[in-house]
Amino acid sequence: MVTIADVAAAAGVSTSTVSYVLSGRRPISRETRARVEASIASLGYRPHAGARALASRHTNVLALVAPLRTDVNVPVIMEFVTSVVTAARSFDHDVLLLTGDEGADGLDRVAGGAMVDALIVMDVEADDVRVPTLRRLRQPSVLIGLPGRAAGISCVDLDFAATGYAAAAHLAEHGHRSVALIGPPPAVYQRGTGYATRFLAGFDDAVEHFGLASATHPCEPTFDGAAAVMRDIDARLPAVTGLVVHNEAALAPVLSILRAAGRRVPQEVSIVAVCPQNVALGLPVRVTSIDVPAPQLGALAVEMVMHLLDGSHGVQTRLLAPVLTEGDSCGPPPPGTARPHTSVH
Amino acid sequence: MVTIADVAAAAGVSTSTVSYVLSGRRPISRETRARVEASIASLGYRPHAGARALASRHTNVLALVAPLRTDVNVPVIMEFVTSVVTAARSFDHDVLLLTGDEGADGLDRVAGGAMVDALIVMDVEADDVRVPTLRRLRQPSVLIGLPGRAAGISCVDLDFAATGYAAAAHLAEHGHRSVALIGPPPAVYQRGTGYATRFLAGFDDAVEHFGLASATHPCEPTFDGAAAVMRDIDARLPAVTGLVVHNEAALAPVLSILRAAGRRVPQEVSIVAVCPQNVALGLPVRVTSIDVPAPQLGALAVEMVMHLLDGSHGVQTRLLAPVLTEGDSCGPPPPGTARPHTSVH
DNA sequence: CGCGCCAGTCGAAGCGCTTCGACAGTGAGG
DNA sequence: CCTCACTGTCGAAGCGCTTCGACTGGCGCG
Repeated sequence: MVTIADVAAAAGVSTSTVSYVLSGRRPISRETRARVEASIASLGYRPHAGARALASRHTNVLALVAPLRTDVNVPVIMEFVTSVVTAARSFDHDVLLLTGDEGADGLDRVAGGAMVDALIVMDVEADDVRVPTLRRLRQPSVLIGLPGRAAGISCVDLDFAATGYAAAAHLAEHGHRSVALIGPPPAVYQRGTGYATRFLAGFDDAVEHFGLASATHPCEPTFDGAAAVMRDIDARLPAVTGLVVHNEAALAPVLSILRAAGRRVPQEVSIVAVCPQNVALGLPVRVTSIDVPAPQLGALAVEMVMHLLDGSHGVQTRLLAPVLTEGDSCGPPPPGTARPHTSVH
Repeated sequence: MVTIADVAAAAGVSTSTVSYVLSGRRPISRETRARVEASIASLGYRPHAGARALASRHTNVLALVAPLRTDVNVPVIMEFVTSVVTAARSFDHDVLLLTGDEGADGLDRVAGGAMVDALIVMDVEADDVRVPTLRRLRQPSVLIGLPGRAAGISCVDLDFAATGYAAAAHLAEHGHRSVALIGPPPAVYQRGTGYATRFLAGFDDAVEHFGLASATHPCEPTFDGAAAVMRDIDARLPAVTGLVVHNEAALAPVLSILRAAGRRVPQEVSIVAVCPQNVALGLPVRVTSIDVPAPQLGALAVEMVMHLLDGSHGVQTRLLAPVLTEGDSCGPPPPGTARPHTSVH
């Protein structure tokens, strides 16, 4: 292995000089720098990460805890992971990937062992057991998601309450009076995953504000699950003309079920989806959707963690405002079902 | 930070004794071991990973290079990643995640810097530029996939040639005489990704062996792409009664296109898919499919890399035999189109 | 002319761990 | 009884790097 001593010898300087060339922490003359850099290149020198971590007390590695369950939407997770890794690299950091089911012990392990400088944790539950652990670690962390008690930890997420509100409001503004929410799988609610309940709360706010009739249905991420939910909705809210789909996996099945039943979108049923843009684009209908900006969120999490590391910012929570992209899946309700909502209240 | 010296002092032994308790590399008496373990627990000691890596010359970290393009099927990748991380943990290793677009430099960086003990590389192309780099690294590596020149590097993959053969053969054995292959996106072929061409070769072998008429169509992973391919197939091979779908993203669209056209599965069209079981289960039809056993492949890659590390095995290539699971999407072709294949040749 | 400063470099002291060689004590084998 | 092997422990030498303090010249300034 080529060490810093080899480089120093080849360049005719001391090891500390090589180190300062590398880190830029002290002035080095033009010629010396050039000679050192030439030796580095010709020897193919790479600093030993462990030695560096030992001496400098930081690793340039971030831990990313990603959920690996199947009831969360896998492509969305992958987008988060990708954006975090990419953003981390742009800050000269690498990413150590942990699965969610390592739990709090996993965090203790990698943080306690000084394997990482900071942590980013996805799929945070309302009362997440990992939060107290994170709070006690020497390393800073950023959550993607919003736990119940977030005090002392930075968080970043889409503003799901505003998103739920916006989705229902969009239908209301088109004149719909009966709307249904097709939500994430029951397990997501049971786990107390914050985004689902926050979305629901926002949705309910809008329903109340606009005086709508509504129904709410968790939905398994399978074709059969979507079919069952559609039957439920028709049973409980037969007059439904607007659907809010907050479940990526259910979106395609819902569309094909509607088509199979001869219910045209948007003439008979309008749809607002909450999903990443690329999911919306993969569908047979250009769906009006509110983006889940996974890439931005991932990059933002990394930025925040970097600021925490360099001390330029303290702990903060950032919720991104929803952005609705109009497609072809929303229109006025069919005649006879709609009353202009200005006539209500 | 609690160091090994603190533990040693608390237990009244030397640091080397603590180290030997931890590593088990030398016999330690029952009582000493107990005292040391008690000190470790009460102080909450965690060995410093960097220091350990420096002294022991290994990190207990694996690099995993995953593709982050969108033309490969994202859920499948996620399955690989998950299984690799889980398997690595079962061997007391962590996983450093790199994106495919770090290229050969990324490998050099993490390996040269001694951040990892070994590498697992996914999404290998036929003439992958990273292979020469991997060959020259100090650390062993395992490829998931099969490059053109694999000599000197371990590989693990599904036997895609046998898979292509089996898919076409299954249709032939049901009496189909005209079959079409709906393959991965054109970009996958252009990139020279081995699995696509190996699958195709196996498919063609079966076509020839059974004397079938066939058509082959790369397919974009979108609804529109699938629709275009279906039109193409009907134009070029109007008598088609059997479809082999080697493209997870196209599967659902193909099914709904057939349904929309009133072509029943399997009465008028039979389908054999190549996809992970969980994708097959998410569809409205129980599709006859050949599993892409991502979890097994990932775990196997980790096992192989561990054997490479402990020297118990050398370089080897392992191709998993395809396993076909019967569903409800294959039957005999409609009367009039089929002739018993024994009458041919 | 003498002082202080700054740019530029070096030497050495760790960072926390593993591992080698040494050594004391014990029991078995000749 | 002496040797030998083995068990159990210790001390010290690194592993490769960063960083602190110190040193050397040269320069500007009073």
